[in-house]
Amino acid sequence: MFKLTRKVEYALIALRHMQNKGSEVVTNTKEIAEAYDIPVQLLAKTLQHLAREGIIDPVQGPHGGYRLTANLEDLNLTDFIELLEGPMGLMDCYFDSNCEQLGVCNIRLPIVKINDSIRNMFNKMSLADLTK
Amino acid sequence: MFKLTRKVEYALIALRHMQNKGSEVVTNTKEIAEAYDIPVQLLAKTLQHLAREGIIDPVQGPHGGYRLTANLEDLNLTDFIELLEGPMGLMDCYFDSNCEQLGVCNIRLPIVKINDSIRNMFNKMSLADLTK
DNA sequence: TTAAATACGACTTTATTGGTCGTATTTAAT
DNA sequence: ATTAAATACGACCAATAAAGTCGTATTTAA
Repeated sequence: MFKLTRKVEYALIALRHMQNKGSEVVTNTKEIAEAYDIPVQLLAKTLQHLAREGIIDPVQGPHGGYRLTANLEDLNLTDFIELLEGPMGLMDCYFDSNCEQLGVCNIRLPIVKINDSIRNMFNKMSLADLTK
Repeated sequence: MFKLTRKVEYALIALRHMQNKGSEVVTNTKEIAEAYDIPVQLLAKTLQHLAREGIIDPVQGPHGGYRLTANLEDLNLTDFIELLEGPMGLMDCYFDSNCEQLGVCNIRLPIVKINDSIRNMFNKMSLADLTK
């Protein structure tokens, strides 16, 4: 319970790897997959996702790969997770108010508060903090 | 992502319900299930679990049910979740050091820190806070 | 004796996550 | 031009976890 998904995990590993190599260097998927023993195809999809979101920049063709473009200081953990995995909340009703039980639910408010605290905490963490 | 399980959700709802009625009163499963539209059998198992853990006290036979016994001030959210769902951690390596990648993993430390922060935050929340 | 309740393991179903496959596209090097 | 090394990406499959159901036993007040 309460685990990060592999997608998030792999994305963080990759970003840190790229960060360490410097932001002009082009790194390809295979290199990272082998270094950390991650399934190539899955990492590939993850990196493609990061590229679509503008966090890394794809370089196609031979000797291609990805180059770190985003300023990781400016990207917080809440946004990062949500951009990879969608809405992050302890209960669905945090985002989606279709819950039939909304009227009778007796724990909604406290849960919303905890949720806000977690988000707030994640908001304060930049990816740069995590990858350096 | 990052959702509480139904089990935890239902347990909290039930505890709050019982708390509201006062701690001497006996409340049965069916009453709670109907009030919040929760599958009876599932709630039953959850309450049995809480009973095994000594948080509520079973009263068998007709007019039976459960009575709140634990002092909810003394039970924090980390312990509560773990007692219902087992170890709570962002990555398995927080508890289990069998991960093959431990040696090469480049994000373990930052993740462990975040994990500690969450646990720390949950440690400071008593169930009483959540159910009153 | 009956009926209303808990106790609980086994099972099934559903949802989510994790991973694979096939195929197309881009492009540097030859 | 051709080749080969890379990204791009949708469709599919597998594994795991979560959610829910079923059957049967036990307890006990009326």
